[in-house]
Amino acid sequence: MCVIKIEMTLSEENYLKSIFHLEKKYARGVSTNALAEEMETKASSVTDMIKKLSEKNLVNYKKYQGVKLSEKGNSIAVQIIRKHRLWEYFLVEKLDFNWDEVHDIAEQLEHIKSDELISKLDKFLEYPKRDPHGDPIPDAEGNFANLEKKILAEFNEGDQGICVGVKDSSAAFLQYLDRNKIKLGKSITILEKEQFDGSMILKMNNKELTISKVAANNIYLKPVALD
Amino acid sequence: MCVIKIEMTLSEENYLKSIFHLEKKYARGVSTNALAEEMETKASSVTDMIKKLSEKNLVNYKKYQGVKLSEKGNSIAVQIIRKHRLWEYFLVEKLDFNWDEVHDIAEQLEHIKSDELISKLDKFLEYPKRDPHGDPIPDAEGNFANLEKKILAEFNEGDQGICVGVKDSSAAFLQYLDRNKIKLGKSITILEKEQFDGSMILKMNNKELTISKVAANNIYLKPVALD
DNA sequence: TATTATTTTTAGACAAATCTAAAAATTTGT
DNA sequence: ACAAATTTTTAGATTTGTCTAAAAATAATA
Repeated sequence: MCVIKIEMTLSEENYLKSIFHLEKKYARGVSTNALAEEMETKASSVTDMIKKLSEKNLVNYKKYQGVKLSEKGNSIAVQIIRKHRLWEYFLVEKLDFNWDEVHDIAEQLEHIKSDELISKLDKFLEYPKRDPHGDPIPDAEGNFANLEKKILAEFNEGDQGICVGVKDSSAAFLQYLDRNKIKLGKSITILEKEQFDGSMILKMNNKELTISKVAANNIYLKPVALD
Repeated sequence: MCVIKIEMTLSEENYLKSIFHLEKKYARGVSTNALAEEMETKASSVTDMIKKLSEKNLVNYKKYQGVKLSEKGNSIAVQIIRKHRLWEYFLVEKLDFNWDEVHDIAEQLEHIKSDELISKLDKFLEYPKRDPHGDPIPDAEGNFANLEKKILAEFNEGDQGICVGVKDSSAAFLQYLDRNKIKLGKSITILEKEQFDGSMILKMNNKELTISKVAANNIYLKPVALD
């Protein structure tokens, strides 16, 4: 059980979080440029910060080879993500924010330093398993409960599923979903899939709805077995 | 209606808040040294920051003359105090923290930037009027509802009052109050007042309790008219 | 493979907030 | 009122995180 508390600056925390997210896409190491783009900064700044994180053994780094999180770095990143998602849940469920409004505020709240706070917030919220966008909230030990989910665009005609998450959490996309009454938990059946452009005709709320391939690529469904 | 948003750093906000609190004590201007002590920093650092705040017209400053908040500076300070106290209320009432544990966390939360967040938090908490230590929470316009209150040490034998606040909010004092079952809202009658050392014998919860002058100087009561 | 293009790192500079040490202004005490 | 003590300010340095511009390493291409 590692109880060593490491002093982290806001900037360091944000770097770790970005590396964590980019590792999903670049499993063999996150490049300086990719990180610079994600952090909206310059490559030279990234190199500087990576050196610092490497000094602290939070990332594994060899010049020109990209970075990966160390075990310690990973667990810090996961705790930041836990905080972010718990706060998002709080903002939507308790303070009545819409799901497209919470990201920037949670981005600030995730850096508040207090383990007790997060543990009490978690309890107050009754240990939610996923945030308002369907992303899993890791528990205090850093374990993600991973729900079975597939991208809507990969479903076929006749398939059915429950909307469980979104890939794109931008306000624009979330507002598009709101306008079309697509919410987490909704049951969706694929009526038709257009080969030409990948658009889909869905049945939801007993109504038909056509969505583009772009949209379908950003919605996660949990498949429902039809027997 | 002033809707100009001023970019404030964490440090600037903390200085404004400290100046606000010290103005209560030093009405004719807060000295560099007093501010340095409050901020736990050096006088030279204070001078630098005061210049910066003065540039931004948040304080009125003439060399060697101490500082006062400008109207703008005052209203920013009040909003920070509003945030601090609302978060303290949240931590105690919703997350079940004890009143001696919330200060440091609220100190961080008070710097989260989002008017919408505070307005929704206020609503969620049902517009509380005072924080867990009895200090008034200013409303969105910055108005403090000021409750009638007097220091317990100034009461005389036979007087009665309701505990409405504490002057010293240190964990040590709050824990002392907890141990002696002194809470906000409790009715207290002064049975005896020792001239020699200013200690008092009180009746509370139908029991007798002796407290020192030091303690009595840090408890606020709202006087109850006895007829 | 040699050359070009791209990526990454280094070197040097800057702004914010702090510090120490010394100078300047103000206040105090006799 | 004048010297001593105190307070406040200035000057110059440091740290953190960033930047630009140039050099170095790697990757792509003819």
